[in-house]
Amino acid sequence: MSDVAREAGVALGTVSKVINGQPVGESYRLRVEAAVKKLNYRVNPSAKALKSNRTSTIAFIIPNTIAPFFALLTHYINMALEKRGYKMMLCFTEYDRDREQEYVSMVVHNRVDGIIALTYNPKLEIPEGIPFVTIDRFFSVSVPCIASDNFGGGQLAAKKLAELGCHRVACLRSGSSLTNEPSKRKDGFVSGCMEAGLPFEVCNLTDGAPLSAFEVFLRHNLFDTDTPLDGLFCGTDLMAWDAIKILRNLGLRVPEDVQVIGFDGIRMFGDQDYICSTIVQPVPDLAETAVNMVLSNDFTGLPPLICLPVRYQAGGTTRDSL
Amino acid sequence: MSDVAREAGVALGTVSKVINGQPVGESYRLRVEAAVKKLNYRVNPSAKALKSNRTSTIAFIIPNTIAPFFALLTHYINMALEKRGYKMMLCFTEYDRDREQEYVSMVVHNRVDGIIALTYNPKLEIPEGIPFVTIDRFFSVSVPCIASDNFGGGQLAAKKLAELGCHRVACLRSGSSLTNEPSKRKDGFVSGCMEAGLPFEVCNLTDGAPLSAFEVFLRHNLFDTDTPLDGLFCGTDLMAWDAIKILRNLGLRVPEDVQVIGFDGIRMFGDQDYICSTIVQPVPDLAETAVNMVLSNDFTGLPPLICLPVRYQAGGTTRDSL
DNA sequence: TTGTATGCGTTATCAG
DNA sequence: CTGATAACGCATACAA
Repeated sequence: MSDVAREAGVALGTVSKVINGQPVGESYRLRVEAAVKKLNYRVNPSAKALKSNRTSTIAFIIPNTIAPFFALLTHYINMALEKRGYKMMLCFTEYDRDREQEYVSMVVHNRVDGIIALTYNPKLEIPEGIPFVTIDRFFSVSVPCIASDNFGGGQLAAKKLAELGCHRVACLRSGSSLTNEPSKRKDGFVSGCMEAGLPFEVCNLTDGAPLSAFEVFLRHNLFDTDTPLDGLFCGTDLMAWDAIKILRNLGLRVPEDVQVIGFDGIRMFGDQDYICSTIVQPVPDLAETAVNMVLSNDFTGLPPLICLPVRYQAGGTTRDSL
Repeated sequence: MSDVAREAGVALGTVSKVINGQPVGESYRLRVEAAVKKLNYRVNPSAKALKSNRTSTIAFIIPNTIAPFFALLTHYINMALEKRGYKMMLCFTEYDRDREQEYVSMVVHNRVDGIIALTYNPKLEIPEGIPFVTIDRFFSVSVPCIASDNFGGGQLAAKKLAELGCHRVACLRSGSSLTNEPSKRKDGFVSGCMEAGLPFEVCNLTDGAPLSAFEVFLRHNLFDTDTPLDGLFCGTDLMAWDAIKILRNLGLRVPEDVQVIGFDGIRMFGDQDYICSTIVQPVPDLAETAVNMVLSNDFTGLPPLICLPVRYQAGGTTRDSL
């Protein structure tokens, strides 16, 4: 930096001001900019961070990057951060509640400028004094949460199944032990069914329950009843995938006998065919919003919960129409 | 840090030594460690980086994290780095050659301690004086490349198809314009077919060619010939997926009429069923090896190319046996 | 072996 | 609006 100052024939402080966009005499600015270019000078991020106490880094805490939804989210969050001149510090928790907590205090010590987290520990201690936004988990009004419109998505799924001619449907979900935002998918579905006058069942699996419990439920509601199920709404695309496998094993055709709608909007190879008919989460918007919020100048003025609109996407596991 | 020194009743330098594991009087060490714990002290990474000129950060340059293979790689590289106390700086190129080049110089200016890159620009300028390892792309003997045993994988696929009773097979691939490591998959396949005495065809698509070119090739070799193809080896699982769709559209059954083997080892939802029978890349090993190499103390002593063993995985698009 | 003093590259303060 | 200077937290050469 002093080289630049010497080259430009100005003082060190002037160079600093030019670099940080502070007002400075036009002629000085031009000379400094020329010198910067000539010497190919770049600020040293470590020195800047040391002095300013801002690292231009946001921590992103997430179980992994293997699950397609997480992979998508990671991608768009990194893009959104990069666009704004920020770096991302990736923290994989592997769904381990202790690791989630450790990472939170670790990144605080690492002086990150903010934290975006998608976690599973309901008792997570949220640090004060650092922008912290969550995805899909509501902690308190002082911790902004950004999520898809899970309730609306559930409603939409019910409405679609009704439109597509279903007479009796069911909602399959798991992870009921945690009351997080995605739990609302079921609530929305129930609401939607009632609105549409569509008879429905709900099958709730607690965490870690075997898949075979689904099969028992399905078998019962498909064969031991007068009005067998002809529509299924699953809490995630993964669950829909499992359900479809079970249905086919039971000799039923999808979507001819039973129509299935999932949730998330996962695609083959990340960007090819949708895996099933589904409610698509607006991942790019989710990411953009989370980044905007964590970088907000007025962090305390932020709304506690933001829900982003979802959309229905046909994916071969529902009929084309009627 | 000076607080710690005061608390422990030692000098600043002593604290620094304890923290960095340098030899120090036992009693001093204990007192410092106690003080560190008591005050919950952590070193300031920026200050350390500024002074030592090492950021404990490795740049990982990759097109995106949406494609499952990249998502896996990102996951395991981050895990391997974290295990060693390093952070990862994620750089998404979106397959853009200019962005690849920009990122390289950007991260150099950012003082990262090393670079791991999976790129598509054959003329990429590799900076000197910073550990740089590539994945799947060989540039020169001074730039270590780590890859799967692509040739061996191709051979293995040929051998499997022969074992499984195929009489005439084909290799489908694209991206022939770039001679990178994955190109060897075809070479290995050809070699394997010759070894096994298995008649074969090769269908090479240049970048950006439409999928319909595959269909033309398949149609010709399935219907306009006395000995129709009954086995396919595709350069990637994605291509295998496309080929399978084409085959089914043509009224053929997989694997009864035509058996298909892909390459990569992609699974549904990242960790569920394999999408097709495939040659699985050892992604965790790839990541571990790349990290070991980029962090190697003796970077110049490294081998120019390391190939890691692959394995065959049945995935429903080949027969069970015979 | 331990303690002290200096400087890493920036930013910010304050007097010109 | 400019330019000199101190301080950020740490590592290290050097003196004790």
